[in-house]
Amino acid sequence: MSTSPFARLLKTLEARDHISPLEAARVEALPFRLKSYKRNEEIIAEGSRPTESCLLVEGIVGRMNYLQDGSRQVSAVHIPGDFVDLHGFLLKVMDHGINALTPCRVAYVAHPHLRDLVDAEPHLGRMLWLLTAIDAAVGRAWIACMGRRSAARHLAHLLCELYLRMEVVGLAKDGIFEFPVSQVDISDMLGLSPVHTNRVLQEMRQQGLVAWKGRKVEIKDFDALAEFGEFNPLCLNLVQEPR
Amino acid sequence: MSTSPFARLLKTLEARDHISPLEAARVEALPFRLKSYKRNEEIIAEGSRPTESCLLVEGIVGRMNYLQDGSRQVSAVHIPGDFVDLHGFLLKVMDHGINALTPCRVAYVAHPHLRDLVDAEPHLGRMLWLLTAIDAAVGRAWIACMGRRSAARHLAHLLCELYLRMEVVGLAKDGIFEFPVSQVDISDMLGLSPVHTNRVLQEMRQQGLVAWKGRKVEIKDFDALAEFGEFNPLCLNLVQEPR
DNA sequence: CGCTCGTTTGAAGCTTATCAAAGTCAGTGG
DNA sequence: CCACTGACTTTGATAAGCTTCAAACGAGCG
Repeated sequence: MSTSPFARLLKTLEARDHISPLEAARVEALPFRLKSYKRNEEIIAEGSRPTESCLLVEGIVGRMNYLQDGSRQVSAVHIPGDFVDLHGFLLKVMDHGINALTPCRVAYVAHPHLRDLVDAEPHLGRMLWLLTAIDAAVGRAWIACMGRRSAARHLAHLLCELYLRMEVVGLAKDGIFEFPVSQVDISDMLGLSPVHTNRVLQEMRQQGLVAWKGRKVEIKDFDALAEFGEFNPLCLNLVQEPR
Repeated sequence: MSTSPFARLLKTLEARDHISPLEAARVEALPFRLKSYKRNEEIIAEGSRPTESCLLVEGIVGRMNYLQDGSRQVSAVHIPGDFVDLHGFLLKVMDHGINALTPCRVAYVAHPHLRDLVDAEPHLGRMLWLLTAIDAAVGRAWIACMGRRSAARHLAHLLCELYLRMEVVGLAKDGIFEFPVSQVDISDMLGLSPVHTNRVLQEMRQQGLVAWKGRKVEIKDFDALAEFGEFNPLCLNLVQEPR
């Protein structure tokens, strides 16, 4: 079992295209520094200009959009293996924050090293570009959920998405994955009030669509949940193809 | 006045970083084929595997997510100069459709030519990557609007975003731009019912935040509208920086 | 044991959806 | 030139989904 901070990133890449041993070695050779965060700690601040991109090694993080009335919206969720702030070296200034939703471990890679990597290995460059494109595709699926689906279907969709992503990096199996975030955090992902989120969740538990007790989410019948949430796995691009 | 289909794309790029004459020439030299579409015509179908990426030359297009109940959600709006389906050569299969919201002209560029371009000109490659990253950033802003803002603020935000983007490519000036889409289309962008969209629009007209009659949107006081919609121009990355 | 954080419950109110129909306007054919 | 057509906007009435406020409950922890 590899303990490299890049192990899960490589799994994420390999789920979309073959990665040669040389390419994998190039990734593994990236210099990095590790850092840990407590739950609810800010990892990258809105308005900052990062000089490193952060790769999530352990834990769950969210992209946080803060509003003037004090409320907030999570605009993306990231899991281990996600290059959370990969595009930071293109976008320069953060228009949102990155927060630890659970205790986290993060590997920082300086932008110049990323730049060198994509220059030296064009295929890896395209694969990293692909990762940002997939993030965007997931975002569009979220928009469809927020605009046109009921709260329950939206939640179902989110759980299906997370399950498949977790499975790719070895963090989900047999319909079960750890997702130790509070219902308040969920409500900020769905754009709902905590009270309504709680009620929707109870209803889905009653209907047997999910069992969610404490840290663990259990999906008894993935197909049923996907059907209910109209989840289309296409947006995750989980097919090995030459890219 | 250039009539090249790439003229507005170059403006879009130059708003974010300096583009050398050589780079511009490389873009202008891309082989393409032009095609026109009528309003509401489908440009790229959900589930298809495009072998070309489409650059919007004229008109307005939307990314369409269709739901099982027959409703639909627009997950992104594109204006002339946008490389609508740039990431198509990475994502392979469309998980959503692209529709003409007004009569359109589109330039198709075959993926191999794009591939050659980004291989030969790494800086241009990064700039195209940047464009897809900006699309994603705009998508995240939409998510924040849908989740946590009122319908009126959401609409204000959308109009501010469109105004600035149009301005960059020379299609907006003095607070005015053409946006000849129906209120039904707007409601599919905002995730609202047409009836509610109409009422919100009337209210905003009454308050003097926008004058929208027929094809033309007029923003009398951009700062006031941006303040009301909590619009943060940061997500558009409209700053020339080395990328 | 009491404290703190998170979940759950209840009740009232507001935003937005839905259904149905009328009004408006540009374009078309008689 | 006028009536007709079809697409879009506007209005009204009612209902549903979700929010808000407030408080109780429960589990883990010092």
